Amino acid sequence: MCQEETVGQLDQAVGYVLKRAGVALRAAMDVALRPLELTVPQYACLELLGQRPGQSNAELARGTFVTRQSMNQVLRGLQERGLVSRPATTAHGRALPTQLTPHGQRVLRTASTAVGRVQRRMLAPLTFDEQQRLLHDLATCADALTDTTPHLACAWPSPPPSW
Amino acid sequence: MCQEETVGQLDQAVGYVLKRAGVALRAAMDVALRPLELTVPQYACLELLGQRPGQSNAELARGTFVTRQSMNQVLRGLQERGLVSRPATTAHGRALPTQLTPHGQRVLRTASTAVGRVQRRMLAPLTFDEQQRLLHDLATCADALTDTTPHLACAWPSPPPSW
DNA sequence: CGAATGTCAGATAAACTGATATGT
DNA sequence: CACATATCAGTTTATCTGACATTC
Repeated sequence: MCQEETVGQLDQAVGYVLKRAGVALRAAMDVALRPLELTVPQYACLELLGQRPGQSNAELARGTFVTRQSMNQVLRGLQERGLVSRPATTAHGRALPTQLTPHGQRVLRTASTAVGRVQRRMLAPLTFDEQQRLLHDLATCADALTDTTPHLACAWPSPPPSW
Repeated sequence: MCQEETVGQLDQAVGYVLKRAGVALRAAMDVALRPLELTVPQYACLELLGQRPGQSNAELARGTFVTRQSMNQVLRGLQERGLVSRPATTAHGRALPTQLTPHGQRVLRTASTAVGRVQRRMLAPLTFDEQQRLLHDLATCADALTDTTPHLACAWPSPPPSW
């Protein structure tokens, strides 16, 4: 009723439900990735590289909604473990294109399977159509907020092309 | 096709979309709450207390999906600023029922309005029915994961009664 | 120059685990 | 005793901001 004034009942609040779902997914992913000694941000980076090889640190940062500095740390960790490689220098520009190493590709495949299981478990109660609708509507909401929050609108200048 | 093996395209991954929506909402809430000098966890605690006054630290922790220790810090901050109050002792048991102070109630009203604006902005592209469906399906997914992740199933023994 | 990038350094926020004490 | 609670202390993780050099 007085939706104009407050957020209403908690279980009707987007924030509450989003937080709940996020925490549950994050925890389940932690469990699934622990055997591989991968953190969720590390996995996200590998996944991104698997789908779009050769991305620079800055591009990866935008793709996972964190700062360059944060992604830099993630990359350093992955590089030390030999999961990704980057040229020390480049002929043109400053961007250093990152690649999965063969070992990185193997780890990614395992991780991706494990995470896939988690995601399917999460979506299991919904029909395929309901799943599609959920993902679509969620993306729409994210867009709506991003477009109407000034400081966010310019935070990710060029949203990753094909997404 | 090989959905049995990987998570598929990123923009079709629950995790990706959830992260994206979560980051966008969190950032927008930060902006909305900054004038009130409230963090998101602090706001969440106030909101919970507004709807279910007298909850103990442990209950609030369960209600916001964090540990007692984390909630304890939040409560200490809110208490120092005079937004909530708790008896120093109790006649029976250890649980200290927390209450919003009059000032806390005023701050919560303002915060709730600001956050409500953010949430409505986020949901604006969807019809009312679509919003309801989104919230419902999201909750269903969270339940599915929580039920099937052993360590999570027991993390929140008694899910907050009415939710 | 301005803009994007990479990276170093330090700071912070928000969560965690572990341990201890109290109360039923 | 088992169990839930409160709370102290230390730690970790994932962020962030600031600064500076490099390259177009």
